[in-house]
Amino acid sequence: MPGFATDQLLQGLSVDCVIFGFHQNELKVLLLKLKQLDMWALPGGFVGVTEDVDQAATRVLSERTGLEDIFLQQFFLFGDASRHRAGHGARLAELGAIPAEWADWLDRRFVTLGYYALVEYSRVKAPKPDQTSESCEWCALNALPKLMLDHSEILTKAHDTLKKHLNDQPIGLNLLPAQFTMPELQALYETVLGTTLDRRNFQRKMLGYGILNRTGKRMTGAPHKAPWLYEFDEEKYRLALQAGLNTGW
Amino acid sequence: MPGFATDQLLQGLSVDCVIFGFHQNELKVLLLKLKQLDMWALPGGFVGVTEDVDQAATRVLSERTGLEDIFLQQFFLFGDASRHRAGHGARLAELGAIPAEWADWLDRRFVTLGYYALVEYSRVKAPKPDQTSESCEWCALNALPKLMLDHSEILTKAHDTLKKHLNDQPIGLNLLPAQFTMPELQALYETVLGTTLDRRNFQRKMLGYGILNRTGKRMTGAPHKAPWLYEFDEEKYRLALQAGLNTGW
DNA sequence: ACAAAAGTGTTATTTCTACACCCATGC
DNA sequence: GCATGGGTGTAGAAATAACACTTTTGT
Repeated sequence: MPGFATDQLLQGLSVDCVIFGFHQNELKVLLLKLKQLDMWALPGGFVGVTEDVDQAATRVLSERTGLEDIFLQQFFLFGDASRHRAGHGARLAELGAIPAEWADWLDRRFVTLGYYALVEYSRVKAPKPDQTSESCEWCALNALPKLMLDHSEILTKAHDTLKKHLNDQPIGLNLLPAQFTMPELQALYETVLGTTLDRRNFQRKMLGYGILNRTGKRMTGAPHKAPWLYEFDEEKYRLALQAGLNTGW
Repeated sequence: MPGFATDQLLQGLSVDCVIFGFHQNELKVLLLKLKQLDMWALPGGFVGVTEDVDQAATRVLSERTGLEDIFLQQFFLFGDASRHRAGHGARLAELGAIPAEWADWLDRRFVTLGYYALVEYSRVKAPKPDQTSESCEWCALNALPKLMLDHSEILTKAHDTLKKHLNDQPIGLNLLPAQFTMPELQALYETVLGTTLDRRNFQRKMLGYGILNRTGKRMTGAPHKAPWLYEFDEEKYRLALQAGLNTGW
């Protein structure tokens, strides 16, 4: 991390990451609890002067989750002039979260680039808070706490984008364990979309994409027929990400 | 326009507009010919300190084309650290296009937000060059001149995005005259997509979206049956833009 | 034995695709 | 009258939606 030496950072530009995880049939987002404030924030950061913006987002993701090589994609630049952190820097300085000389820098106008990431819930052992926050936790999407600034809007837009992308992109790699059952994959889709889907039609459609391999193993332990375990064919998965699934025209 | 007083602009952030027009069955883009350089550029600009980023893009569009209320949409932030205008400011200063004191400001690293716009070709009477360029012209997409920096990449990405958006968004309003024939609309689609489409199936599909009104008038003058004139139902068009056309899941 | 949940298959419906035929207009 | 290109309809194929029966497993 380039640290917090403001002269080593691009001014007025931040990145904020909406990090989605999937656990117990719920879509969750990784949020930071701000120090001594009853408010939460998306994990975010600034961009080093010699750092690609994508790199900065990757770094933020890795700092909070410890994960590398994760699906991460920019989805929108929030650039309204009204977007500023009036008093936020000063407040953080008061709380001792940052040195006083950073307060001014932080209080200027910022535009922020939103990224969304899909990560496997169980691989994130102990999410780490940053210096301005006291904890970093998974929050269920349907029971979100109060978020700072326009972070609710960013989060909503990330979710909307994800739903839209589901129409021509596969989802699941990095969000599910390496091996998973068809019902689990379906539950993921249903959760993201907020609907229910027909079991059999879902399976047919999904297999039709040709990005799944049946491992030959089954998931045992439940009092019913053991479902097959699948895994993604990563090569084909990546191709599908690029080319899109439903060609449309 | 906030002018070019660098202290009134956000540092390190620019907007570049890919302005598409449609004329003689060709997709065209509005480009600027740089002064005394055999190179072209996308119309772009900087963001005033109290200006929304969207506003800045709208302003650039309006400055070059004179048009207001046009479909304009951000599609990507180009944020690689390697994106800088090394020597570009100095060169412009030498040419007298800008005052010397701006050269340094311009030569720093910039990230640029790409917008694409769809405008009606015939409504742009005399596109106006900015102060660093000697002319502003429509260029056919399949015969592009050499572009400055990564502007080719930006343009390509804009076109790709447009093609993708065609799968769930209508297109045509602001790109065609207020009244147009079905074959004209089809030609637009074919041009954007770079394919040919079946006349009858296209018509059925398009009418199925329910965003067109048949005016009752016909387009006469050609040596064949006169085609109907249609216009967009703007209300429904806008709804379709928001909700998407092919629901997918 | 039973409940729960997965596997698989079938049919009806809708949508998409690929065509063919007729109609108006200017030369 | 004829070439050009638009208007409309229709049969076959394909994709989607709706639904039923069988199988496996833990209790």
